[in-house]
Order: sequence, then structure tokens, then C-alpha cells
Amino acid sequence: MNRKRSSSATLGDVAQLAGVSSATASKALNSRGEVAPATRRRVLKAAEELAFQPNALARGLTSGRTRMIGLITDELGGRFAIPILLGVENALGNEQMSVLLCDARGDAIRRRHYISTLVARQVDGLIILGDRNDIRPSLTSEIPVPVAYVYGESDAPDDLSFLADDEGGARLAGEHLVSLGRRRVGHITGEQTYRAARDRASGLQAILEEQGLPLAGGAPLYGDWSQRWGRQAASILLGRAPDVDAIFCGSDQIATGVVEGLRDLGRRVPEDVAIVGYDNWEVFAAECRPPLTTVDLNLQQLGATAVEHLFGVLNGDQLHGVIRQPGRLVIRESTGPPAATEGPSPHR
Amino acid sequence: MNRKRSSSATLGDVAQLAGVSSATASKALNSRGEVAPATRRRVLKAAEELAFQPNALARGLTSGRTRMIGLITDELGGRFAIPILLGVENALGNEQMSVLLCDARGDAIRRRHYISTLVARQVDGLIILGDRNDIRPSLTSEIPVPVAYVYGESDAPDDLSFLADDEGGARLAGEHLVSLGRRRVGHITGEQTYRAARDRASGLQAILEEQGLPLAGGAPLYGDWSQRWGRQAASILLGRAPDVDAIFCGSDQIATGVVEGLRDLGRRVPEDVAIVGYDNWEVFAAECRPPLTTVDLNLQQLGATAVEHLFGVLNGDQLHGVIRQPGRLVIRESTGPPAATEGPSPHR
DNA sequence: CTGAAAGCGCTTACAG
DNA sequence: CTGAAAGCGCTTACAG
Repeated sequence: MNRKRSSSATLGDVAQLAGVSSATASKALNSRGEVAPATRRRVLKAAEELAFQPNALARGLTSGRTRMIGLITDELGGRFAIPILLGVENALGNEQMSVLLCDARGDAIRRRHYISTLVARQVDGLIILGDRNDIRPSLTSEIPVPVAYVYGESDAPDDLSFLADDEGGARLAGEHLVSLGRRRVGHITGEQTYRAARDRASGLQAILEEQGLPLAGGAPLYGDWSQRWGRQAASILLGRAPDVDAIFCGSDQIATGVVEGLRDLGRRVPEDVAIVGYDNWEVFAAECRPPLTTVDLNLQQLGATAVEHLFGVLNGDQLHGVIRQPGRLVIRESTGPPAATEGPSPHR
Repeated sequence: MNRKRSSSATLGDVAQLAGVSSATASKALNSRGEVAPATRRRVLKAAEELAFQPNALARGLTSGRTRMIGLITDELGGRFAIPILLGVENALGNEQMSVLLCDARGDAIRRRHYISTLVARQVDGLIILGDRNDIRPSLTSEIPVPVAYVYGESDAPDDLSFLADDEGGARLAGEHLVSLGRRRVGHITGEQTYRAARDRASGLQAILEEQGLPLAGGAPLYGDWSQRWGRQAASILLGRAPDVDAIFCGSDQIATGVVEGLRDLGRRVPEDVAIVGYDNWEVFAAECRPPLTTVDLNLQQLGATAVEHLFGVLNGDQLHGVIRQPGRLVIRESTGPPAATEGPSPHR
């Protein structure tokens, strides 16, 4: 009905149409101060008619809050950033907040540059997304607003970090295998330089020790985070522990390779060897033959949790330290009880 | 050296330290108007000392430009959004611009909501990211700033859309196979409801017709975008065209399934059947046995191209219509000349 | 309950 | 070349 205007209506336009001052219009619109009900109605109606949307810039300038959060990632392309980002974006959206996204590509110069850009844009807070759940130098001293470190732990004890609970995730995997009656559990995983790999290994070993079980093959097999390594490692492990009846893998990609390697070697999954992956990366876990039982890191929830706590800090909470997001086991067909008979049997 | 202050320095602080008015300080900092060289130096020095960063909110309020672009995706989780987003983010960063990210999750209500939020935040322009390179209703009438549609075409002829060139990509695949001497080329792809699938099929068929070659199997095999379908379709196609010597697949995931299916049926890749995938999705294309020759959509470049054109529009260019981003062929080991002898031969 | 005034931090004509 | 003033669109004491 109304003629389109190139620039949209301002508070002043609303006030004028409602026949009040812009101060009163502001109060009516923000449910602040005492405004006569009739006045409020008129203002609301005027705002409605003009499709009034308050200018967020002006609002931010006066209120000191922009309702924007800066998010700096290291590697958007990696497969961990996206689910976390989704969780963050969703949690922020629920609070009418927006996210300014920057990808530093693992470059410290770029990261500094983005931090100062975001600060200049007056973000209310910052989320620093790591790429490997590991410890990194704190950046907080350069940042005058609250910061949450996610999937990467700040080395400053006063900072607030959110990590995936890799030890706990590995325990879930180990408990599951043991509860199925598996007794000779091996571990094939990624690069030992990753804390994620070490934590998963120690989580598995802890649960095995509690059960009085050894780790099949003696030690975890560390290697690349690749299918290729999975195939190769499967044959190494079978050499060291021919009677292995379960393998916990450090990623779904590795697990896919392990399954292929086992198949090439004539072992059946899960009858002869049960396999648990890690990550619940659907395209691998669900498409594997057989589909993989795996640990889901709940990364989306990790992002949401970080945002919730960051809101707490914005509202004055004093929080610091490390918060670990528990994972969950997703059971598919690569695990089950061992075959009834001993050794590979011709179950059709 | 300097004591940290809770709120950062303003232009006024800089002006005071330099002993000039804030108007002059502003001009000196923005290389605008005539400012005495000595004055400029003093201002710059003062700004440096105070680590002055202009408040982007205030700047946006006066200048009318925020140097922020809104980006609305449908499905951040999908595998097309991220590379495009990376290209966009990178191109924007080069121009000192930032991106406000929103994921509408394919929900029209959410999308509308985000559009008005972004407009209220005074973004300079908007990028609407599609999830399937298909035609969709224009949203431009609700948006008072320039809009670019990416990986999704607006149905309004005055809008500006950026698409991956699927026909062209398929032609690259087809030409490659023909140039290798393959003559019985089949096509296994995803759901026919996707324009991407139809365009790729027609691109392939066009090139085959130009060469006077039929499509092996008579018609493209449409199905799921999954490995499972690839495996299944491989056997269907072999049934219909036992002499097939090449298969162009609609995705790397399908291609991976096709390779598995062919192996199960005793065909060698590439000796007996050459395979070309689509997407250059590294975890599939590079990890496949053998690694896949495939078409890279250049999605990152697509994002960058969209941003560059959007800048043009922001600067007054009149642009509309569809711009197609060419793909490129990535040659790996799943293609090569046919085996010298006829039929499967025991090449060691 | 309502409104005039000041202010957020910057930029941009306009005088001088 | 420099600066006082007005203004971007909103909010917040403060009078009335």
C-alpha cells in the first residue's frame, strides 16, 4: 500500500506519524519507562505502518551493545568448524544476535588483523575457533571484550575454553566394545602430535585397564588421518595381534580404511572384528560397508554451549577454565557380539 | 608502555593529543581535504600512540556505508556452501569488508527474518547462497540494497545470479574421455529433480553427439546422490551396455560407489572402464582407489566472482542476468587410455 | 506520562 | 590549511 521509500523509516518518522516526540516513541517501542497505553498503541501502529526497523548502528552507538559476536576460525574448510559454527549461529540467532565471520586461515597476522577489525566494529564478544582441540597461546590481552575459545584451549588460566571431551568419547567406545564381549581391542589412530589422538588413546587404555584387559597389539598405532593409513594399519595390527576382535579407530576416515583392509585380509566386520570410528562424519560413517558405529562429538552442541556461557560473561558472570562437551555413541552395524564359533566361520 | 584503558581511544582523544580539532584529525586520518603535512604527521603519530581504531558504528552512521555484507545460506552444512563462503570471505577481506553470516536452514520464515535483521544492521549488500544451483523465487523486492544470488538463480530477470557451469563441466569430462579414445561412455548421476543433474547429463550428451557417439546404456541413470546408488547403478549399466568403456558420474560420491561396484564385477579402473567424477570433493576423489579424475566447480572462485560483481553494483554498475563460473578438469588415475588389448586382459 | 536536550563517535559542508 | 557546527538515528537522564 505504502509507497516504497529508498531509505527506510526512522524513529522520527514513527514519532511524527504517531504525534509524539521521538523520545516517547523510543520508550514505547522498547517497553521502557512509563508510557500511556493509548500512546504506546499509537506508536506501535505507526511503526507497523512504516515497517519501522530501528537502525542497529545508531542503537549500538548509544547503547554500547551491538548484539554482534565476532567469530574467528582457523580453517573453515576443515570438517570441525562447520558444525560448531552452526551451533554458534543457531544459539546466537535465538538471542537476536548476529555473527561476524572471519577466517584467519591459520595465519597469525591475519588473525590479529581480524581481531582489531572486529573490535573496531564493536562486537560484544569474540569466539576463537581452534582447528584441533589443542592448547594455543591466549589472545585475550589484545581483546577488550569477553572471549570464548572453542575446540582449542587457551593457555591462560583466566580464559574460558570449550573442548570436545576426547577421553570421555574414547571411554564410550571402549565400554561399548567391552560390553559386547570383545576382549582383544586394538587402537588405530591419527597423528600423535594431535592432542585429540593422545586423549582418545588414553581414554581407551583407561577403560581397558579398568577391565583388566590389555591393548591388542601392545600400543596404539599412530599415523595419518587417512583411509590409506587405516588400510595399512589394519594389516600391521593383524600381524602383531592376529586374534584382535575389535578396533577402536581415531576417525571415521581411518575406520573406513581399516574396514577395507580387514575385508582384503578376509576378516568379517563385525563378526570377526568389531569396529568403532570417531567423529560421526556421516558421509563416511553411514556409507561405510558396514555402516560405522562411531562417537559423535556433539560439536553443534559445543558451539551452543560456548555461546550460552559467553552470554553469561556478557551479563557479568565470572567464568574461566575448561568446559568439556561430552560426546555420544552412535551405534550402527560395524559392532555387535563376536561370532558364536571361534575364528572366521562360514556364517552365510 | 601506555596504561590500558577500558574503553579505547576516540577521534577526540587523538585530536586532543595532536593539538587539533577532531575535524582536522578526521581529515588527516582519511587522507581527505588539504591538511598540512606537519599536521598530518602529528595526527598520525597521536593515533599510533593511542592505538586509535575508528568506531565502525559511528563511521557507518555518518558515511552511510558499513562495509558489511550479509550472507544468507540455506544449508551451511551442505558441502557446497563452505567453499563458496571461503571465496566470499576472502574477497571481502581484501576490501576491508566483513561478512555477517546467517543460516536460514531452508526455512522461508527464518530467511525473511534474517533479511530484515541484516537490513536493520545496514549491510551494504546481500548475498543469497542457494543449495543446489537451481532456480528460486526472487527476494529482491524485500531488500533495499544490492543482492547477488549465488549457487542458485533468482527467477527475476533483473536480478544478478552466479551459477556453477554444469553443462560446461560435463563437457570437460566428456571431451576428456573421448580424447582418451573412449567410445562407449555411460552416465550415472543423482536425482533428476536437480537441475545440476540434468545440466550435467545434457552437457555430456551434447559432446557425445558432436562426436557422433551414442550414450552407453541409452539414457542417463538417475538416482540418489550416494555411493550406494553408484554401486547399484554400475551393475545396472553393465547389464545394459556390457561393452561400456567409460562412465561419467554426477558426483565423486557416486563415482566412488561406481568404482567399488565395477571392482566387485571384475572390471578394472581405468584399464577397462575410465571413470570421471564431479565436485573434486577431496576426501572422496583423492582417497578413492584409484583416485578420481573429476570436475572441480571452482566454487571458491564462484564466491569471489560474486563479490567482485557485487562491488561493481555498489559502485553504480548496472548488472543483471546469470553469470556462469567455469569448472576445471582435475586429472587423476581413474582415467587413461583403454587397455591395449580387447576386453579385460591380465595386465599385471 | 511526555518532551527538550545532550550525547554516542564520527564526517562533511561551510566559514574563516 | 583549520575548526565550529550540524547531522547520522537512536537512547537516556532530567524537567515539567
